[in-house]
Amino acid sequence: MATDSLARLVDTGHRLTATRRAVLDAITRSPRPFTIEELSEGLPDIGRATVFRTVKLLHELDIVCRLPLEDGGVRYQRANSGEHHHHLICGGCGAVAEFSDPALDDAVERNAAAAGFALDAHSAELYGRCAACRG
Amino acid sequence: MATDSLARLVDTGHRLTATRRAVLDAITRSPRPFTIEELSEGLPDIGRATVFRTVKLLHELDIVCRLPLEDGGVRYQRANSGEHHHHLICGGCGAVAEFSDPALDDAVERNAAAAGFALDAHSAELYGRCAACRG
DNA sequence: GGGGACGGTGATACCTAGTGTCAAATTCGC
DNA sequence: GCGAATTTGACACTAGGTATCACCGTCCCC
Repeated sequence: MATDSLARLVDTGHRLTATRRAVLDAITRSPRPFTIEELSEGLPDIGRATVFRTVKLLHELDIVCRLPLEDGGVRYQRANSGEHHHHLICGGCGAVAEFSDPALDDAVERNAAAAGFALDAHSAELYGRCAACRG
Repeated sequence: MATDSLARLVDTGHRLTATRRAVLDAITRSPRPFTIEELSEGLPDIGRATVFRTVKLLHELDIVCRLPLEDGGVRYQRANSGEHHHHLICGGCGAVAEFSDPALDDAVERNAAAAGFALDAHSAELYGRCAACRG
């Protein structure tokens, strides 16, 4: 899986550096969604700007996904699938579940068409409490 | 409509000040979604922090809505309806259309239930080109 | 295996969006 | 008009992210 991501880097014309491996490793090891600051703390030998750049690059390659939180903050997470998906974000423990649903995407496309919009992209985030946090 | 918003302010226990009227006026006059910086430029006698505070308050009262843009930026817009809705955001001219769709909300709720989540809120933003910009 | 071109890196300064503090000003109920 | 409570403005500060630029490492070609 990490190998896969490294291949995707190279395939898209980027270089495979020790720094990028280290960042990707740290991301892969992270048990939960992380902020750049947290990631950067775990990689003291790598410059903050480089961590930002690397995460941005991995985001463009759909290797990590960006999670806009309810309070306006942002966290990142390794994408489980490289596919289009949406997020369920738990406000209790911060856990994130991915899901995809053709019915939801259909509704999105229908509304765009009804308004005369040519759709480029869309995002949908669901905020709540996961089963474990509901107690 | 502005009267309505002023009433909503008072009803929720806030004071009706000249500053708040001025900010709400400027928002109502804005023909398109605005940033706080733009709004603040148009209100040189009002402190930047106050503009932030006021917009935040109006957002909490559902008088303005927050538009997360595709590039990570944020703009604000006067809410046309006080109801739950989603946005279609044009990447060409920046125009924003509101829509609501029970089918979309159903899909959201179904997915939350399937994952065992108790849903608090959700957001959905659609990015594309409006009819006028497709030319 | 030894250059060299070029992409990647780190340090640093900077930027945008937004918040905390606190004294002074304003509002509103009486 | 008076006083309590809220709001305001100035300012300093924070978080998240980007621009710059000299230096370094990778990869390709010989």
